[in-house]
Amino acid sequence: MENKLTEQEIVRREKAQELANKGLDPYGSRFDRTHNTNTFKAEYSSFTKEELHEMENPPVVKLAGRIMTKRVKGKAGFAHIQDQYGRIQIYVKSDLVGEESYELFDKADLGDIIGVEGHPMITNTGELSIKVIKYTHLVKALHPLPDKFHGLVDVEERYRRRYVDLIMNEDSKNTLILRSKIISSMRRYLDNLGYLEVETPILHPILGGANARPFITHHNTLDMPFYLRIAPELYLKRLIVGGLDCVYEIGRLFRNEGMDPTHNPEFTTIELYLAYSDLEGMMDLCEDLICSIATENLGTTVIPFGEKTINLTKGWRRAHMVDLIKEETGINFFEVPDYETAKKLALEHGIKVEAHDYGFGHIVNLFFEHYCEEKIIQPTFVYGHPIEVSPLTKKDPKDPRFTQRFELFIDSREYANAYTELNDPIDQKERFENQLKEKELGNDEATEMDIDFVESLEYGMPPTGGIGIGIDRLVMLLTNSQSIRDVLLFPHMKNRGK
RNA sequence: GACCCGCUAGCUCAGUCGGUAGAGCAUUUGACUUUUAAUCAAAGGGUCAGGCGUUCAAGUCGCCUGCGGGUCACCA
Repeated sequence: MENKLTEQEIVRREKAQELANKGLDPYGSRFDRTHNTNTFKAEYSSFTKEELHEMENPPVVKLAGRIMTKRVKGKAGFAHIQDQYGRIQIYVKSDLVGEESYELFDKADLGDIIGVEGHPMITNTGELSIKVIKYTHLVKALHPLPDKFHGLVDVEERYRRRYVDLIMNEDSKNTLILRSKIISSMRRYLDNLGYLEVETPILHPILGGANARPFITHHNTLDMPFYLRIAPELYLKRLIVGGLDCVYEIGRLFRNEGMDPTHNPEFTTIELYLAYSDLEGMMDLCEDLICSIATENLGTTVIPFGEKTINLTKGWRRAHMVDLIKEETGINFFEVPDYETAKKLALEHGIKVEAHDYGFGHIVNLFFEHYCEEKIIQPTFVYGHPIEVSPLTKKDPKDPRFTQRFELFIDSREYANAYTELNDPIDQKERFENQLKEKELGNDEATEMDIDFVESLEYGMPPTGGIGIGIDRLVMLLTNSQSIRDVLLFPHMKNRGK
């Protein structure tokens, strides 16, 4: 399998062997650090060169990291070592570490991992550094690092070898660290409000909670097929029936569909349910949650995104889908009387109507997608989705053709989807039946009947608001990333041919 | 799935009209005890993604395949 080794790789293997011959483990052992680059800089950056130089008992620090640059000048040299937090320069002098250790430093390659013990110092050029008194070679890197100046640029390699990307590209590292911090902020926000984080099954016997093509797998002992979940919704609502009044789940969903800069086959969402709330409650929560996360992690709610500036400051527009269509086309669907009239309008506007688009609401939805989505840049809650495309949502009591649902759009993309939850078991059963009808008409993403879920509603589910937020897209927005792959540690790639 | 673009040394990139493959970093050897893209001198390193074709001659032109990126379609 392994290709022929390059000259550099052979040399490094020989160097590893030389270390072993000296009794040094080329893949060394525990090294107790007193500082990392961050705590070291925090502790010593306020000192002057003279203060550090003239200390009678200079402090002794121990740090470890990967050699990223190296400048040897005869019997002394400099290097930068890098840990999770950044880089620090080390100054290694033969007089101080001894000739044997100095030779180890001299032979060390970029990419090797070392530990140093020494004193804080400031160089003639003013850089806070470590004057090494004890040098420990920890790990030999057999493979050379990319160009120290240009880093790893090739997109394919950055995704396939994310570890190299993390070593070489600070932007990638910062983005992926920020992802963790954003999710952590989200948990903290909800935990402070008393929400309970729960875990529901990922293997689902019945497809439900969203419209999407699933991954299908098989359990041997039960000898039955399972779907990887496309949404956790129906399980979380069972918990609301069960009396857990405010729950959320952060986790992976799986949809067997196309991949592009905003879609990955597995992606992360948060779904959240709050008993005795409703759609407006979810709008308020969503706005406050995202603003809090932005403020906590970026210090602002006005953020750059590609060529645009997105203003997340609270007070987002709330608009009915029908009103937005009217703004763009002049058509007022509140006054369109029936399906036939709506369909005629669609055909006049060159909108393709499929066999399973059999209802008035399907047409309304097609108009929205065709004319409105791309126009929405700043955060907008679009509410009032048609009943046909919202099988789990409570009807609008004033106009039962529409539901109490919203989607949050920013820069033409959907970020969140929320409902006043449908808690009428008889209505819910009919909605499922309509989904089955769509399936027969060729909508292979229609949901399946979940009779156990209907029965749970028969026990009584409190009036409830629920919301799902796409975390990958939110992280993209807050890190100004243009591809979902930039916010995934290990994006999926096709196997390389031989 | 369709179309467009890309693939040259470990990495980043040049490569003109089709005429024996280039640089910087990295590597090796030598010099250098405060450098920082260290510097100076010398050297080694290539299945030009893979294949087929056109041609006296292909990194370069054509076709096929692979992988990647983008756009569209799909994904409410």
